[in-house]
Amino acid sequence: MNEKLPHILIVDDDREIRDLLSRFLARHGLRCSLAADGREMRRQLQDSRVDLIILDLMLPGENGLALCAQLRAESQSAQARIPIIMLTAAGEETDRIVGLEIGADDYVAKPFNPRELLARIRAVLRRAGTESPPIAGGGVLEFDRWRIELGPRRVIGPAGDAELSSGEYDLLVALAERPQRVLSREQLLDLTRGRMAQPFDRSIDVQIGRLRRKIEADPKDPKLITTVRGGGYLFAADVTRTA
Amino acid sequence: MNEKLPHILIVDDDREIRDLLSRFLARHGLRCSLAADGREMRRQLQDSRVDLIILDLMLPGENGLALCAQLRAESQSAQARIPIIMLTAAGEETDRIVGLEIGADDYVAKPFNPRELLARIRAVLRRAGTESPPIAGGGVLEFDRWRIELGPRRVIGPAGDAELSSGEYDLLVALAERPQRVLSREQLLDLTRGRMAQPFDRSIDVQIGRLRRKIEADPKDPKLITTVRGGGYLFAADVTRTA
DNA sequence: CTTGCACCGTTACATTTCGTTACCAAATTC
DNA sequence: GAATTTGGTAACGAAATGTAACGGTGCAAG
Repeated sequence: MNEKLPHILIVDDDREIRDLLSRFLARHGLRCSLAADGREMRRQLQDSRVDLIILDLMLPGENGLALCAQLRAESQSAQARIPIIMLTAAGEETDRIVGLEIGADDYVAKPFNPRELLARIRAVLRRAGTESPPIAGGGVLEFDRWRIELGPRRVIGPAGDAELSSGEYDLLVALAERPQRVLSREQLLDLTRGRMAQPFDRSIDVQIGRLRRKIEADPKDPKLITTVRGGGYLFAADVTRTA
Repeated sequence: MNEKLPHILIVDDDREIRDLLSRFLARHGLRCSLAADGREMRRQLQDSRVDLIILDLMLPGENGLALCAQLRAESQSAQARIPIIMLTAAGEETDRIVGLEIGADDYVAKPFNPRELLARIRAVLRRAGTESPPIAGGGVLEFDRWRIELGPRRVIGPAGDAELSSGEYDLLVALAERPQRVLSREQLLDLTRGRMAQPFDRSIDVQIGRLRRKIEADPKDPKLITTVRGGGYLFAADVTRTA
């Protein structure tokens, strides 16, 4: 019921490797998403919560190392620091070392033994779970006459502090970080609870209702969080982000 | 005074490897001690604080794997968990994996490239946070209109001295040293009591409640220590640290 | 040694939050 | 307009959190 599997994002341009690997990992209790290049990776990171990235060093377009460094640099952005395991072709000795120094959590040389990769994934996930993440994610989101302070998890509206519950806060942040975009119930469930939807899951609808009652001027005629019939929900306000 | 260099303990029965490695590491800003077997390793661990152990898989007498597992088992009760990097002869595929699963933080295959080993040592030390045991005496933490003097373990609030018990003080410091981050009950229990959580352990909840009554303006509506449902607790104020 | 006290973990119960279900209304399809 | 699908929401129960009360432990004074 509470499907809370770790979510792995595989970034590799070789379609065969992607598919083999994802099937293997899925068989061992991990949820996988796939991306062929940096652009797809970014989209996936926007759309769902990812627990670990497996990143190929050699990618068409952007280089894997560059992507890794970039991810580390923007660690204050949307999600907290996501662990990275680098995949390297054999013999790229120098690159391996640079990879570790740049901030990958581990690397595995191709051709790799799937069982070994799995063990490393588990090790990295275990560490990430125990270790306190370096930065939670400071910053401030502002829209309309509202202000979300991501550090203290505080929401301030026209009438002062909005008393949101934990779940309502998480939902609002998931929406406000992706304004003007339709987010499906599955995505919202994944982003806020790290959970998969059950057959007739209405929990997001209910939570949206509760949130609207607290932040919409007229909850019966919502202007901030609008419904997209058959699609999901959309955050309609302009959001500006400040450090 | 002197910047504390990370202290590496090399456990290997091959004298040449020990010496080469220690000279190389010393040249790169690490302090090394040497041990030829499990017995010597134990003695070194008794005599000095070690930040990381490099452990050969094949040792005369006790096996490296056994030593590693043993260290991991002890570390629960005794001192802080010391990171371990395993050295394996080439081709011991299975053992490597078992090593990772048993609790080694990384492994390097022999013959190894010293520069790679160094990179891995740095990575592991960085992850472990070499200066993690915050026994550091001095210092002052300030937030809102409060002031924690870490030396005399004194907490001064708007109404003068807050009379916190020792446990409440430890909990407050654990939180205030990691502001704006969600800390799980397990982490807090580990940080303040150094013990593991039991099945239905509510001691942190109770202690949080007691602390709130003493430092929150309105304990019913806590602003400093907020609850993150399903996650733990979060210290919401801005904390500045002074020497 | 006994007494008193402060502290802390445990337990039990109160309260809050959230997911589920059920039912109704609105939108869409036929 | 009727039937069907989709979303809104009240109400209920389960789970997480808040908290009062109790009792064990350790320590210091007597």
